[in-house]
Amino acid sequence: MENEVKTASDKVFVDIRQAIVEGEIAQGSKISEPELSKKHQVSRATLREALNRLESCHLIERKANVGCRVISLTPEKLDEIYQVRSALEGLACRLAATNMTDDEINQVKALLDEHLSTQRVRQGESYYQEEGDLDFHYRIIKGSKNSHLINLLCNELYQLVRMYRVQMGMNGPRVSKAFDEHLAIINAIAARDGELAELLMKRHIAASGNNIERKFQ
Amino acid sequence: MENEVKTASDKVFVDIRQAIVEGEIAQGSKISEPELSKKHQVSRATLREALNRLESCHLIERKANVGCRVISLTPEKLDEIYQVRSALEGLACRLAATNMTDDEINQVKALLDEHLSTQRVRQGESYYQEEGDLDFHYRIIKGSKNSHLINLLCNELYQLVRMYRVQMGMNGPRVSKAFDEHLAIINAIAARDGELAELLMKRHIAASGNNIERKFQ
DNA sequence: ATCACTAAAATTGTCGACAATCTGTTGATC
DNA sequence: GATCAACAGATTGTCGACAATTTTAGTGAT
Repeated sequence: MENEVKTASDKVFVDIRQAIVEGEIAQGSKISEPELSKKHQVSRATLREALNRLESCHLIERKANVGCRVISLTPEKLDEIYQVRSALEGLACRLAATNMTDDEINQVKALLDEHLSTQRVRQGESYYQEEGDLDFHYRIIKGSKNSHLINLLCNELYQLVRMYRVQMGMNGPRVSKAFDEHLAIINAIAARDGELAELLMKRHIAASGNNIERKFQ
Repeated sequence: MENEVKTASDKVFVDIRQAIVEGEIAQGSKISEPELSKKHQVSRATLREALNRLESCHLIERKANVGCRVISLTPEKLDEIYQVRSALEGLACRLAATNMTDDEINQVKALLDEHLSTQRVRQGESYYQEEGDLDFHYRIIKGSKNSHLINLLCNELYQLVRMYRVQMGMNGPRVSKAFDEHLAIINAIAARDGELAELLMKRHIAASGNNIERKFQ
């Protein structure tokens, strides 16, 4: 349990990040430094430190002498992000097929087994699937053993992807389908077939992206 | 000519970034906030603003309550970065084959013609090749029309790649070979063959990475 | 000589205030 | 009535000082 929240700006960063991802702070809305610093009981300097990190996560945009805005969710941006995510997680998957230990692979398989039983109980519960899905992707990404890639995906892109999934509302019949895709991916990795694993992951992410895009009508 | 240096921290950011990339501030060295803020004639708050952006570029690393260090250049990290770069620029290249206009493609061709004539004059001059190479890659990346990808490559990864190239010393016989590879890539794009363009770009970047890796002995 | 503990120095994190810039409104001119 | 200029208000950028933490130096005991 690595709780990396050591400083005050860390806590504010995590809090605001969640507020943005969950939609508590509306997409596209302006961010007032005086207001937020008062709300979170910190000085503007501390708040600005947190805002800088939010910008690194691509959750807010900044203009000099003007201020910050929460990003707006659009189908076009979703497409752009998922193109990038597909390329990067595809790479991660291919690397994982080489670099994951047998132990790590078995742990992911066990994780999927657990998801299967949990899923049966909570069929429509999208939150569990959300967490489970992310846990799966996390492990594959970590399995690539490429720390630069891990940082890029887990720290800089992850929350942005999550924002689309949360605010566009992930649920419905894709849950069980996604599970099967996860299974196929970890099997390819277990077979040390990096090329196939990469292909399956790219397809899996493309399907997920299309699923979200449909929510825009 | 978009000079995005509007604020004081912008200028400090650009200055320090160059100092790090060029090796004026040694890799792995500790960064003293009081020292640097005095050197650049700004307050620590302004300096810290710049340091935050340097961290976003992956040029420095930060530990809470300890401070910043310039990153260290290692063969392992080089490998990691080039794996990521290959995937992303490969994607950019594939997208460019679809999204670049005929005009833009012709401009890149003209750029390569210009490089050819300049290169004949200054055969061993690595700096020109350096700039020319980057200009080429820039244009392909922009040609992808994927703003998220563009930002990732041009703003967050670019200076880090440059740091390796500059400090490990790029030169030698790869210059003319790289030119031929550029030509093949733009031709594939002109033929609207995204698949081939992606393959060629990935191969081109892998070759470039191996070339740098050789410098580590 | 080595280690543990303490104290002091230095560095980072945080704060409140001031300066520079932008935004929106009012009013004058055409 | 429209355009533009000046003004007022608010917001962001920057500064110097204080608080919290880490690092270093020093002291003493084993």
